Amino acid sequence: MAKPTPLSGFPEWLPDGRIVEQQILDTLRRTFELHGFASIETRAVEPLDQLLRKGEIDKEVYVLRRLQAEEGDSTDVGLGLHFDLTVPFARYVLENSGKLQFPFRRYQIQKVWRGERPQDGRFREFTQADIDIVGQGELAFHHEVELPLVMADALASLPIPPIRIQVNNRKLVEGFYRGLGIADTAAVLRAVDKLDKIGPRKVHGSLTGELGLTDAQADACLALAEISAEDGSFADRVKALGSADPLLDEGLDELTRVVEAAREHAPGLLVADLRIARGLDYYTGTVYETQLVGHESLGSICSGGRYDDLATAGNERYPGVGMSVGVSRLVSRLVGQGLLTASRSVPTAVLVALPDEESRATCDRIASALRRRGISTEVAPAAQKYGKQIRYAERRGIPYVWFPQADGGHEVRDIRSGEQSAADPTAWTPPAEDLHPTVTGGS
RNA sequence: GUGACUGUAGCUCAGCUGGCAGAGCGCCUGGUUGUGGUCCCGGAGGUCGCGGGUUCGAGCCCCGUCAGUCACCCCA
Repeated sequence: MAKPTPLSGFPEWLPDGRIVEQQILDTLRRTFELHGFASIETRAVEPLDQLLRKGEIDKEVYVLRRLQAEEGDSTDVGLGLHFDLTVPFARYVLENSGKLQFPFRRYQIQKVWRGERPQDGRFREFTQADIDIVGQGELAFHHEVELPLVMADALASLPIPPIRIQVNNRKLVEGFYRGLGIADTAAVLRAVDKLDKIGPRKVHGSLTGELGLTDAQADACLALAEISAEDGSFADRVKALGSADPLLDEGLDELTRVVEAAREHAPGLLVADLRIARGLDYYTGTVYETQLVGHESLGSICSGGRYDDLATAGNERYPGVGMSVGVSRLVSRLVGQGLLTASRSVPTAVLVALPDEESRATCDRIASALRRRGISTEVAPAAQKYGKQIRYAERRGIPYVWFPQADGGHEVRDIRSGEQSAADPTAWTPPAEDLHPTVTGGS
């Protein structure tokens, strides 16, 4: 077989990168569980009509089809790989509503697929870590405050740069636009969302151009987008812009409550930013985006929001709020820039050196004795010169090499310091920090 | 899906007006009878992304194609 070429957008880490990723996943999982979220996993595919409920993503959904599917074969038509974990979760809730207890708190860590053109931090296959809370009929507002705080807790447990969560509210923005007499609020939202990229002049141009707003309307939209605050002070500034609508008042009230409550729990973490939009159109209230401080160009690493109508069947409504961490995006940046490194590329803590092939059984017994006490151990693959065997360990970052002695004794060497001393395989234990690979930040 | 740029050794790259395919790092051997990292000697490794064309001759020029990177779109 010819040498395969890498497929961009389908990231595969080397073992040390995977150690970093797994440690991140472990930490997220631990924190989510600490907050009482239960784990679920959903199938990789959903019916297309389910997947396409979130709007302009039809071009990005991968469809499932048998290679030799015959015409008229309906067994696998209409299935697509899931695009995120929120839509499958909504379907899961409806399907199992009789067996779940509400409000239902779940976390879900899985791969998702999007037919995008890959770029730095943007993939066609990537891992998301979601938390969501759904209620039956109603979902108390305080969960919209709780959720970003859980996420902040989870992300703060990782050895990564600080984060900043930006919050906005769909009701606020839509109410504001409506109060101005703007009909196509979604399109205006998308245009305003480009503010950071193309600047106010061009946004103003596209608002008054394609979207047909008046100068005054466009000015008001831009003025709204410029507003950001770490406390409730934004409300007066919004009101000063002159728009009025009941939905606007509702949104202002909600956003104020989120920001003020978060400020109390974690000052400086959360900021009201009235320009963030969120493309997914199922959000109906609070929306979140998260920046890694110093890596703003990476885009949001954790987003979500409130959705009232996603899981709805007949009279049954299950409003929810959720956030999703882009684990692959995070890992690719932090590993790629050397900001997170694993202390070694294998779990092995001890390599048992092999004096000669005849001693393999003896060495296996030594390894077993160490493993029985939870010490990850491997025996050298070949009875090479000890220099080679030490190098085998060194290349992999294995900190200790164990030397069986001819007289039946044992010595263990810390190959980082070169210190070597007598040891008993049934009693010797490495320092706790050497027991497993560690992930450290900074470089 | 649109556009720009880039494909030479495992990695980072050099390769002049078209004339024998190179360096550094990494990897392997050895430096006397098994304890690494430094140093020294030696060595392996390339259908120059792929296909076609022009030419006496193509890594270099032309066309196509595939892949990658970036931007747009959208988004974790």
